[in-house]
Amino acid sequence: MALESGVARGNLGKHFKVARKGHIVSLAKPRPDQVIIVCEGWAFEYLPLTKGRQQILAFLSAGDMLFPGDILGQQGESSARALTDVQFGIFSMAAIKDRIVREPQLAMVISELLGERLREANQLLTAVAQKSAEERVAWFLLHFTSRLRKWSADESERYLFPFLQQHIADTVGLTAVHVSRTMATFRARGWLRLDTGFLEILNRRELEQICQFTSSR
Amino acid sequence: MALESGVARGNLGKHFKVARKGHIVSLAKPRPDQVIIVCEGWAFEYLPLTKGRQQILAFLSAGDMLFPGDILGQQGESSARALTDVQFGIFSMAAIKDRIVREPQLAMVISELLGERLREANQLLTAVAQKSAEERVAWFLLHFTSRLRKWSADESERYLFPFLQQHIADTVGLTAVHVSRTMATFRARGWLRLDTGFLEILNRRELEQICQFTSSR
DNA sequence: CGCCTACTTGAACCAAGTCAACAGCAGTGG
DNA sequence: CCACTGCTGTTGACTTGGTTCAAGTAGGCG
Repeated sequence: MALESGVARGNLGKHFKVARKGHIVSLAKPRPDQVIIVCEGWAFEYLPLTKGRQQILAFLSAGDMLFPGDILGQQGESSARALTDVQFGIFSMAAIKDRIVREPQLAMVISELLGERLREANQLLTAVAQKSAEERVAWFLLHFTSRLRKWSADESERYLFPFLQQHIADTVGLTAVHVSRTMATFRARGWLRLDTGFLEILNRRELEQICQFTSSR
Repeated sequence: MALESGVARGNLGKHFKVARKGHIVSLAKPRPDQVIIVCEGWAFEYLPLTKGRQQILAFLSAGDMLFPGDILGQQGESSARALTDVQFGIFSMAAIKDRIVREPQLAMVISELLGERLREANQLLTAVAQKSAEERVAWFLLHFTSRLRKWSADESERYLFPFLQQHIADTVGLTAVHVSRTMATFRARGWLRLDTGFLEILNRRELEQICQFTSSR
């Protein structure tokens, strides 16, 4: 978003593309000299592992940049996939580098963005390394929904929920089976409801209580 | 290092300090408007948790910047502690921002540094979320030693080892007891030796085999 | 209708945690 | 010099949270 407004003024070789639900947005390698930004829909960035497994690193929605760690640096090992149908914009990395020289503010914006992602990665790491299954799943749900709340106008606790339980599992380091069990107990306690692609948080307080660490905003 | 040389030319309000082994280098908050770079010794960055627990996020040695995620952005929740006696340099953040405007290259250097850290955080996350205890401990040892190898001239497999098993545990999300057990089996298999602060890798091949994922460089 | 994929639930199993006792060692002070 | 203390690591016995395997249900879509 900040980046969007920061670069919209100049010609940065921008154009648009669409990725259908479930399809790959960008493979780890070879990766073209581009910067990709999600305009609409959900995608996720992941590290492919052996035997079809994957570690999900981040979920991206409108305004988020893919592979921020790779911009201006070495290329990583991560790929990205469309969670819903996704529209995204593509900028030329060379053009951005060019632009930075003339307009250093842009570089600072990018650095802030990277810092934000680093902090989020560390939060997730902490949850996975130190917390129980219930805490991790609760963390996932809260993290995801609080992100949406930042943008939405109303205070409703009903969210479009585009994730499979397998996605949650691949993010927080559990099996899909155990995620299912865990969410079942949350439902049984009356903390949330889940119907046809919508998640409703019925007791945010309790969920927050469960995963209280470092007063996470 | 890259940053070091990049900023050494101008006056960035630099001065030096020392932190004694085990002492805190910088608390999460309030954190002064500074950029800290390790010049000598080892420190680690961590997220303090409840009940005296902590998640270690990264180990820093000569040339590494503390809290890269916070520079030019929001302040995070992480603190830092000296693992050995540590000498570090302090720059004024305001001076660096100032400098960036005149010399955008500096911002790119910082972004690369941030990208590097983000990629490392993701590697650690993947290890913790997806790997067994043996794999995680092996990953830790290899990750740590390969870092040293990059800088040292000789090919020796003997390293000064400043970590407690508790540090390893706090990094990879295990208990110290289990780290002890795991390293005991590595020793029993003749893969490594450990005497008075020195670690010797006797069979790097086997250790690498154990934690082969994403061809991690 | 029938197939496929996502989710649910049960039972058995196992990797890692917990609790506890003990050894080795460094530092400290009498 | 030795006794005392505290910290780090080791090892054993037991417990447990989460995985694995497997069978069954429910929706979505050709």
